[in-house]
Amino acid sequence: MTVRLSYEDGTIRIEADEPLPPLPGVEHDDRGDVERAPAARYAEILNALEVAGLSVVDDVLDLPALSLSTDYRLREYQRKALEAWHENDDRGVLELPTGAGKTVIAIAAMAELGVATLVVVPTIDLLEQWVRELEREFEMPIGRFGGGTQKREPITVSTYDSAYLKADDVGDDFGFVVFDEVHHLGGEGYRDVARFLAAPARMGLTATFERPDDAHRVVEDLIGPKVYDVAVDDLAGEHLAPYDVRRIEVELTPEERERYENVQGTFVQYLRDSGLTLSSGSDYRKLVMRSGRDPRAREALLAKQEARRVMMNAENKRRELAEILDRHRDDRVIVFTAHTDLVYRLSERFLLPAITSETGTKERRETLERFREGTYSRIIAANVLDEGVDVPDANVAVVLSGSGSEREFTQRLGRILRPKDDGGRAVLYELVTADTAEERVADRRR
DNA sequence: TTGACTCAACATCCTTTGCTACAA
DNA sequence: TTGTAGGTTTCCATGTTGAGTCA
Repeated sequence: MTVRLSYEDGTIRIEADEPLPPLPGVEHDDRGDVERAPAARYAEILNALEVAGLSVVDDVLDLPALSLSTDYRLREYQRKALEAWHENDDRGVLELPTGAGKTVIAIAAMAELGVATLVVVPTIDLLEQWVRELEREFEMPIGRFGGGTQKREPITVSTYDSAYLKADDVGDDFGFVVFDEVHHLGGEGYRDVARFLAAPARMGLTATFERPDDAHRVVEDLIGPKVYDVAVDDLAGEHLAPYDVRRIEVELTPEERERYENVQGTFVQYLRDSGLTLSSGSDYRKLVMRSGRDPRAREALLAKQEARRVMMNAENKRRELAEILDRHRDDRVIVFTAHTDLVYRLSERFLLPAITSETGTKERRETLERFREGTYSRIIAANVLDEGVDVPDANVAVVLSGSGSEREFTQRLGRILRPKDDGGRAVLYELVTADTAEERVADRRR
């Protein structure tokens, strides 16, 4: 019996003149009266057919061979990461800290495989960085999907959004796909990108693979499991700057304390009265759903938000920030907050250049450029600089307020870990209001 | 080409007690 | 006895992004 495989709109179409053995992910499609599977299953199906000893006519991919070479010399951990990935049949996720050189590993893999490759990234900024890097390394035109351009080349870089729009169209054009910041692939829509691509070789890159919603399980299914990880502490001192994390507790002012206890009390009282227990994120979602119908639930939720605002924007944090800025007069400092309006208030008070999501592309670029060249020695930002932006290195970070997200914390820490010329230590200050829920939030992210 | 705008998608959003069923 | 996993499904608010549209 001969089995014929072809690619069709994000799926693998399987035709055979006799009944087939069970194949991974394959279902019968009544419309065309054929068997079909998501394109992501291509490599597994091929393998299963081979094991069954069936002859296969494979029309899924028609890829030109590429001759690629790279001058990069991989560091030992980078080489080990690449080996681990090869050992898992060229599939899997590599978890390395920001600044550890993930791009270099992917480029080495591309050179070794020599097939058409799609790189998927979350932001335009990262798209530009990858294109620059790949053009320099391989000296060939690099395609791009995103930022208003749709141009395909044997090596193409795409945003997740554009890849989502084009995946079923170009799913048979690439033999290798690299997902940068692969944790995004857990998002409901984005997972289809990996599903529609037939590329047998798959690499995911991230600094923080696990997701609080467990969606990394889906990523494991589509890309492969985590095959290698190295922690910040393993590289600090040699390949990354040594660092200290200093937690500073501040007290609420009497007025803030009164306000906090009042609104936090409203929230907790509602939980008691309604019999809701919060032991996980899903319980919280339950509360959110309830708030759509129940005015008291809504009131409780708004009270909780107000409590967060009070503790995160505490007056004494500003006083502490003034001291830190004074102490680090000669250092390069990035201040992180969770709220846009606080960014602008502090920007005015301490004359700090500010960046938020409201800052236009041009102004944002200029501010970062001035920070890079040293005209500015300190900047303040909301969540914008957490990920997907090329931020010049600093040696002091001040986390004025943040979420309980481990990812956010790791990314912010990563901003100060580029090795220093003088071998100096980096410092991350974490300002936390005492006797509030923020202590728990801060514990959670660590 | 740009800038301003809308839209959709994604991420975070979490108390401090102690229920119930089941496995070690 | 002790420890721990169990169960949930459409949206209160804020921050952020990319794509698309239009002038």
